[in-house]
Amino acid sequence: MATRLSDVAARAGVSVKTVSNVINDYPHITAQTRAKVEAAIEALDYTPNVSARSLRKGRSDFIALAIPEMASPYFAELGAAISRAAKKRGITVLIDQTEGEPAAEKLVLDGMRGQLIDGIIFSPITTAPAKIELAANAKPLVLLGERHAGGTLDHVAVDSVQASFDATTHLISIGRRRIAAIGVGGGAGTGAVRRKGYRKALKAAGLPLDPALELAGTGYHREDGAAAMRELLALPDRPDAVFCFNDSLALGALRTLADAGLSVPGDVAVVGFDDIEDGRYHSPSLTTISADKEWLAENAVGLLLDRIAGTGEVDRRDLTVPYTLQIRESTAG
Amino acid sequence: MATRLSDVAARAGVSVKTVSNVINDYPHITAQTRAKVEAAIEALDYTPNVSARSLRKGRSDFIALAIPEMASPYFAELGAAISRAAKKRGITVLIDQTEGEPAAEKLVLDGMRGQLIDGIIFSPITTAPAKIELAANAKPLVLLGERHAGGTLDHVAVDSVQASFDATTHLISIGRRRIAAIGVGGGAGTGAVRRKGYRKALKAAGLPLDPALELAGTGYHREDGAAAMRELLALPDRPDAVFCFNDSLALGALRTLADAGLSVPGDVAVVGFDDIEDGRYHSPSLTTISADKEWLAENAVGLLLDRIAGTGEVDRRDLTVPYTLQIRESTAG
DNA sequence: CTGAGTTTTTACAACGATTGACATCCGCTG
DNA sequence: CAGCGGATGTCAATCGTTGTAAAAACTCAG
Repeated sequence: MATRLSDVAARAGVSVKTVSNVINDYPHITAQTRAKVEAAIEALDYTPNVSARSLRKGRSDFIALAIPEMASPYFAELGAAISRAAKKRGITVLIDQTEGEPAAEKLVLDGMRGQLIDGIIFSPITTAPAKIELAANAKPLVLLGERHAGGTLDHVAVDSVQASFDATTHLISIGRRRIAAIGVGGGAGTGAVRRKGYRKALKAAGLPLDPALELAGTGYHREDGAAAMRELLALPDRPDAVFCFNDSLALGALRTLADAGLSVPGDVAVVGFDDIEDGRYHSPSLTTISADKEWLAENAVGLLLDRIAGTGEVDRRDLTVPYTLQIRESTAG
Repeated sequence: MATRLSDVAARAGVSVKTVSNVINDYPHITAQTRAKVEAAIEALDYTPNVSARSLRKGRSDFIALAIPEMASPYFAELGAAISRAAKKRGITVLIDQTEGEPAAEKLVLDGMRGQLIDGIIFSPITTAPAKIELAANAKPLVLLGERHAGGTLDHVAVDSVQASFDATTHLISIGRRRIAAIGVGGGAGTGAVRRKGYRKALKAAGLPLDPALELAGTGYHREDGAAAMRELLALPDRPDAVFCFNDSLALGALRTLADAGLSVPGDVAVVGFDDIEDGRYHSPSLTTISADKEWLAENAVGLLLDRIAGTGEVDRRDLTVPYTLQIRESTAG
């Protein structure tokens, strides 16, 4: 059933070694031999046995992408982009849903998948930076998402502070004064970094910081955004704008606003972060920070492959994804 | 760097094979030996090498899920569900984006991934049923999506005809008379099957079938739905309801309706198909056919694993996913 | 204390591809 | 014609794990 290298060799009338040479682009091969071999490969529909090759070579051309959940739009789009970027280079991506569980993240980091994986692109939620550093000794690893101070790992991310600053400043520039933030979090994660940019923008504009306007929430889903928005509407003095730390939150918030019969951006302007497809087609369409996902994917994969191929001498690299503020209906009526 | 079976054996003071036996739950092992070995495994942090195991056993505990694109919400949710279902059984899912390209689909079907994969769950777009049948000789394969007449493969799908009938009938029951359909297609795919249910419902209600109300469109994305809706609105006699063959189309249509200043469901009622998350949080929320994705995932994985484990004697099975019609704001103002 | 019967453990050979050291065989050049 | 470089072939070893079959260790009856 499975065709082996030796089958190909037999059909082409050459030795196994020669076939292997052809496949691995060994330099000294006549065009004629190569043609014969390739014809045989074609005819027999031969595919090298990945297990055997990987066992022998110590490389599988598989990489893992560890994300919290693939059903959430941002990660789905990211996963798709990374898959594509990898496929272009002959690499297969294995997607791992950690669901934000520490156990799952740990599993990914430890010898994960029994040495099958050549490297990992990791978008962590729970795992502490220190732990990640540790695990990275085993496999090449590229980190996505917020920058971890003092890290030694390759890293690709948007400048979230600056982007959040821009988003908030945009709201200020259209005349808003009571600007809320949804998705605020502690530690060094997304929620903290984006808050930093948000606060900076308020300060720069001389606006007061009202703690009641900084909403945490349990997650980054629509329902969390919807719930947070309800809280905001219940305030005695409700905000005239909201900066949501991702688009899903923003879409949830928009839903609550619609239910409340408030107009967007008339009564409340809304800005998101990520530029997921849903936001573009939503009514009103969502103003958001749009990072170049293709760029991100290309570079994350590139970085990882360099690291896999490399001798380990290369310095740590830290790439910043270009972004733009997409102004749409939710702030520009 | 990589700890091997032999390292564990050395540390535990037993033979390599004994360690292997412990790992594979071979029956005859003293509790004492087992404990020793397990301690060593623990101490050395050993993980079996997947490649070697797969090479030897001919099984990898990897399966592939081939879908058109993982960034589209339905498939993202499906992928997540299947991943989860597989993980529960100790299986890893490799997701393959075919992007609807025949070449990619073919690649998936042929010896794909060099024998690494134990089986495939396939949600085809372009590949003709006959071709799939052919390829299935190589690897166990479970088909998702519309039923292919006379197939011999295991198959899991919603009864699309019945579901479409229900969706359309619902629109009729709320008093609509000019009901359009978006996403109509030829052949035996989704677009054709759902149209069948749609037409059946019209006929059952004694409503005329107006070809101008059956819109094809290039794809199943929001933009396609939006474009189709624009066409419908340009008609001299516009419809008072639309049945979209998936939720993305429906969300696109809703966008167009909002832009046109029409009320939903007041002027036009809208029904979708798939029950993706976006639809639930959209404003108005989307009435849709909700198939049980967890059920689908569990059963697709179960079927495939049976087939992989089995002797091949089992009869072909054809499962129908339970669904409900979720009535929401887009039809019930 | 022996031999049969049973349990527990081990030695060895695969699985398929790759690689390295060498041995050939070819046509050419000097 | 010696000698050289290019192109293939031979052979064996290796990657880490597991199936087969047989050896070793134990149990118990007699």
